[in-house]
Amino acid sequence: MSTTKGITKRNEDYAAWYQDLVKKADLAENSAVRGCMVIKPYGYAIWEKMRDALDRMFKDTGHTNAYFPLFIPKSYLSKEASHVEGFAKECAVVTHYRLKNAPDGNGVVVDPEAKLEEELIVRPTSETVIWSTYRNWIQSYRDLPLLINQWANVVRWEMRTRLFLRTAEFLWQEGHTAHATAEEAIEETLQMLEIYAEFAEKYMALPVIKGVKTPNERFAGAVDTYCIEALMQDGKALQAGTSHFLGQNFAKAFDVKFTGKDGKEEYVWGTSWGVSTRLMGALIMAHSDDDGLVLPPKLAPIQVVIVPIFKGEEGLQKISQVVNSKIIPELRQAGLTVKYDNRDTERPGFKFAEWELKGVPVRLAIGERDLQNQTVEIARRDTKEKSTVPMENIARIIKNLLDEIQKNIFQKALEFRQKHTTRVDTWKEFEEILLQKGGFVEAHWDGTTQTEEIIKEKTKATIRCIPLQNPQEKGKCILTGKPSSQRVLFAVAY
RNA sequence: CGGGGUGUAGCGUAGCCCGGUUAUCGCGCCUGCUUUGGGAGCAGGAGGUCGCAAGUUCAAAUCUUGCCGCCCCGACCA
Repeated sequence: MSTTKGITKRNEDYAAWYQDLVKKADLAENSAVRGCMVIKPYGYAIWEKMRDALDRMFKDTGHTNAYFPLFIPKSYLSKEASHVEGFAKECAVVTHYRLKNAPDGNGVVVDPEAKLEEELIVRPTSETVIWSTYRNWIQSYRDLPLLINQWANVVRWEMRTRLFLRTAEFLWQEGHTAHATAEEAIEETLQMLEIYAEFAEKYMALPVIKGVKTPNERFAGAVDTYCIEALMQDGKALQAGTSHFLGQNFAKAFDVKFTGKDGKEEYVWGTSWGVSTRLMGALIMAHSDDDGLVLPPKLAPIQVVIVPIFKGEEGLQKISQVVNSKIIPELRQAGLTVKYDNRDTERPGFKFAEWELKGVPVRLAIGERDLQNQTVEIARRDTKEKSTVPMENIARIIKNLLDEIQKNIFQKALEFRQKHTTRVDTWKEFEEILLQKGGFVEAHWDGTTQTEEIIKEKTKATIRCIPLQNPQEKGKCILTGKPSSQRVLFAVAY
């Protein structure tokens, strides 16, 4: 298998390419516990940028953060019937609270004396603990709406895991809101979907399709599940975020009622919404290439790296003088994150390759020649183009370039998605497109779960969503030929 | 959990079929010198329970059995 920089080529083995990238770019690695990962500083820095941007958007729409416990009494989970069914199979369970020295002197064993009266589950999501708490917080319409978010880790004991895309433990954000009316809760659900879409497109440069899930793909316990769906470079779809209208399901399960203005008691209406470290996977797979990561400037921990080209210690000092006194202050002043790679242990070519691997959007190289001409060499990661520009106004030039890169990678991803979205009207075409081209397939569906299941069995493709504002159009289901009123979006998904 | 693949130094590997000195090579690492506008060169050096366990044998990286990890495909899922 051929590689550049030790990375498998994308078109030879996409899965291997992805893994190589995660490891070589220092984003994450596998841990001693199967299915769990260590998020390394560089990977975590990207996540922090995502988190900060999202957190700001949540706060701007009136949400506040809180923290609910990791452990959930086992009995809570079973209060909402479809919720248990959805999560029971992948829960980690705490049964004991103490260890003791092994009788044979070899290490420690679980102390059978220390069995928990009620077993605890490690949260796979927090609806149950949160709604059991909301019960005490909500009495009157004056207590509503309750708009809370939490940043937390959750555990879902998955059989097959992949770094970032699916891990047993992952980091995420889960919003849980309570409202007096269904309309308001639905509005909240859609608002958060909108925020996710905006975040994906503006920050991640990732075009997404907003839609609603079919009953089959709905969150366990929700009335409606909305989602944003993105397309990866291998033609597979990835659910990048979900927002659920919970109706009164959890309010009823946990007996959360409020008294309205009219003095009548009613169950509250709920929503929940989340995005996870899976977004890291989406980010990587959407933009990167055979040379490594390509990061959108708005999420890059380092936006500009400066590489000095020098001979001898004196040469480095001469360049550093200019870089430290003029270039870096100017760039920082402009609000840019800058890294000056003045290591004298690596050569320039090595540094170029390394920072490309890490996806830094813009690289400046400055050598003796530039000092004389008052110029810098500027290289962009997305297109690999290089040019020499005057040192004067460098901050403005880079700022503009970063904006352009942000737009360009979005545009590229959008064009890719457009090219890989196909309308089909026959079963034969449907199968062929999925097999040969991949991507999203717009096709008619008769609206039944049964048909959806058969299609999945035959092609591995699932209905990713029914797009919002989907044009209504009479047609026939590609599988059964039954009448259909609209096309839905199919794809093989992560 | 089912099918397939794989496990030898931090990483990638040769050796295994056909058992036999001190386990091969490359990258990386350390020291020194020379280098520095696209992954440097030379010289020297360090680094190994051959995934784990049991068995066969005078002798096991190599053969047998069991177990474990990882990767891919399936069922499940964000």
